[in-house]
Amino acid sequence: MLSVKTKYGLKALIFIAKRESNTPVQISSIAKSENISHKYLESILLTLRKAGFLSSKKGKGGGYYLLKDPKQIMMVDVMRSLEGPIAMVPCVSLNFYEKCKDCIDETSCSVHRLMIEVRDSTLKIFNNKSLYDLV
Amino acid sequence: MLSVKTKYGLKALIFIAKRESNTPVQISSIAKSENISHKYLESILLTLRKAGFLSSKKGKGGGYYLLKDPKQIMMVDVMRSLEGPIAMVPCVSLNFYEKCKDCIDETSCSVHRLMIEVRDSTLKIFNNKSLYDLV
DNA sequence: AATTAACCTATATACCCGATAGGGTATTAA
DNA sequence: TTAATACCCTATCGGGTATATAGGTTAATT
Repeated sequence: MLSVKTKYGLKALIFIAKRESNTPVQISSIAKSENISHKYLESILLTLRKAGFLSSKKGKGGGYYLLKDPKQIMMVDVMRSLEGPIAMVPCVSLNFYEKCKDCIDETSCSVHRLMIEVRDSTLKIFNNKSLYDLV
Repeated sequence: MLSVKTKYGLKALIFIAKRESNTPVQISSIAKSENISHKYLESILLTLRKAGFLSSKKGKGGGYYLLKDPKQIMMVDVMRSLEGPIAMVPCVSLNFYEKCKDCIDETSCSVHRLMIEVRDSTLKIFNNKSLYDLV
């Protein structure tokens, strides 16, 4: 299941990308338009800024703006910073790998193999989908 | 993320299906071999029985056994009974649909469209994968 | 009748997510 | 220089959910 955090983050990115010019957008403006708690959105945008998708400007007339071209912002990267692993189990995650406690041999685990298949098919989508494609 | 419950359930099904004959397998036998808490596994197998994948036999020599041919047990059904929705968001779920609170128009929601794509690619795998394929 | 093993209900425990509080700091406009 | 604006950061809370356990009940076998 997609966390609310990720959903909000995606909506915020889309909202920012949809604007004609890349002028700063205030948090409150996004929060209002997308029905998101202001404070919670604040922390999400912070994550996106630290991940390098957004930058911000303080003071009057400040806000958040895209740091890269929407065509360069790939879903796979956004998902990983907001949601974490793409994979359904840590033992098949490329970026967040973790060994199963209960599993002795990964290569002989049927669940493992099945989840690799699912991971790859999902990756295929996220790898080829940019923010531009969503807007 | 796949819940531990689903993972255990899948492992149990695979364990049962791997046997030559379809004689009853005791919970403790599965629990021991797969490193799963006996009591927790008990409740999972109960779910699988109620879902129609397994049947059980009480008393000495009792246990759980497959009710259908492994080729007839599709992953999509197993996943839905153990994990619930296949989709990443309720608003694109076929069997567990729920409207978004924050979303006014589904058809114009970019997240919605993206998640439909992911759902379909995952469904494609689970629809065509049987327990037999895993074993 | 005794034993075995599934069945059922209830409860404990731990963890995580979404949300909020409350202040700090940088920038801008006047 | 001052006030207003808006981002920045840490801490914490409340509620829900997932995992796990406990203890007794029922049914089948020997």
